[in-house]
Amino acid sequence: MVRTRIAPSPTGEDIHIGNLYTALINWAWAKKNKGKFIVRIEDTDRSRLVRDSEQKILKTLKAYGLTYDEGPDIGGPYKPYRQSERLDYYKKYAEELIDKGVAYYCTCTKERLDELRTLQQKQKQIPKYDKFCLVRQTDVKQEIKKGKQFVIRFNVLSGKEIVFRDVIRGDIKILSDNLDDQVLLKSDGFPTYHLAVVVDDYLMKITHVIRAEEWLSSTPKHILLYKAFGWDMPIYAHVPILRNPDRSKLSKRKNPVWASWYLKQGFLPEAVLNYLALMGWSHPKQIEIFNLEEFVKVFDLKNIKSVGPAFDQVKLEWINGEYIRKTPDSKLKSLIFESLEKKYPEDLIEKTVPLVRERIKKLADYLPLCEFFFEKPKKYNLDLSQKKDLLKRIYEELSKISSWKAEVIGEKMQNLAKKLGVKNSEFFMTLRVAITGKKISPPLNESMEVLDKKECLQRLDNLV
RNA sequence: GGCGCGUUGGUCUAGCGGCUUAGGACGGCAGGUUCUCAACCUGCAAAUCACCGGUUCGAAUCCGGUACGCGUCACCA
Repeated sequence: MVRTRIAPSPTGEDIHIGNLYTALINWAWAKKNKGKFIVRIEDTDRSRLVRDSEQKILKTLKAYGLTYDEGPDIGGPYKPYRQSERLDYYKKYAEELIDKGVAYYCTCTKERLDELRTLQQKQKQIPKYDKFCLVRQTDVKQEIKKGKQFVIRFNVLSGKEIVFRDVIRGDIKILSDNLDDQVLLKSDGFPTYHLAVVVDDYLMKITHVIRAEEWLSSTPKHILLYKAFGWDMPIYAHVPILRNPDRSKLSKRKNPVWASWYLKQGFLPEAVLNYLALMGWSHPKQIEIFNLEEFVKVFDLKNIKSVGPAFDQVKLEWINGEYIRKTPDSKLKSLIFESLEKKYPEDLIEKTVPLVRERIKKLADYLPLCEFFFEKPKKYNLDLSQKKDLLKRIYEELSKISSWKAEVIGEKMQNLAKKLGVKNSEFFMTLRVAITGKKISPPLNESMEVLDKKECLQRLDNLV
């Protein structure tokens, strides 16, 4: 039974788009293998905790359709799924390591650690804990008894070669000399990430640890922990980190990073996921647009490339446009209605949908294009003061129309333009601006039909 | 700086030693269609496959080195 998991930290306003990417891969892999996808909240850093963050992360995940089988809000066989509620486990396992002699207590102060680090850096050495407390454990225990703050550290033996296999990157080797005596249990009784992931992944029977590349360098620490406990290791897969256009790690400064931002902009969940799936992976048939079901069918973890791809919003928009064009009218109408917070009449929106579906790439593009349907233009992007005669003739011609249909309007207008000897482009541009206020709009005749005769005549009348 | 990972057009990628004068997609440019903008159609430009050496009859593809990029070196995850 394949069991995958994502382990977000509730330290931001929402789930990061990079984490959504990791979530998608985990979700897809679980689905493909008819396994389980789990969400575990890693809230062990009390100082960086952000209120409501967990709730938003879960909500956004669901909004994207990445539903999970076990999680903090729905429970599951290995609950609780919030690390802050699993403190007893970490304490127990940390002590087990002490008993086994592979971990030790440490009472060094932050000040001493800082001093040590600056000194080492000055001497161009690798900043590492100097095992000061390791050799004086009896004293340390005394200090602790007297109430001194302490942490539990992992005793990393030097000179050992650690090898592990990553599904995406192959075999990776590293010398234990490069590893620090990692703190496992902090002085506030909370575990560090390194202890908590290993313990929880083991306890929750996670089979595949699929996470971002930034964790690759600390994987050897985890391997050492698995060995110390005598546990079987999970299969590792480190997916690439999404990049900014300048190739740095995707960041707030250079890109919108919160997954819900894309939803607010009117990117459709499936479109975003489709785009994300294309990061570091491609469909065997080179198809670019495919749904989740298709993705799960043909996806394979080992086909993910290890290069960090740049997140390209332009291509995302193209994919989104493709999805919008495929969305049925009534559905698209509802989406627009919702995205506008129901402030505009639904029936009017419905009539405009066929006119705009090929002109918007995301729902947020709708209003700038269509506002004129709901209210009269406040300004005109073209000087119409010299066009009053023309507008007057148009007004007269339009008022004669009894069957207010785009086709009829179009025919009458064409004829009028011809009769007056005005070039089509000029004629329609004048009329367009008069009606919509803008030089860019949905097809004019159809728009006028939607607007209805009375409204159109009124708008013209105001200008002459 | 140490360690780790990576490097095919601007971007996402195909490629698994001969099928490749390196293919597709986004974007760009030009044209067509047209009442504007899109959509759609046609065409074009754009990669000496980071560089240098090696293996081989033959390398984008295998090996080594260099450069560059990214990640990581916390009582953060």
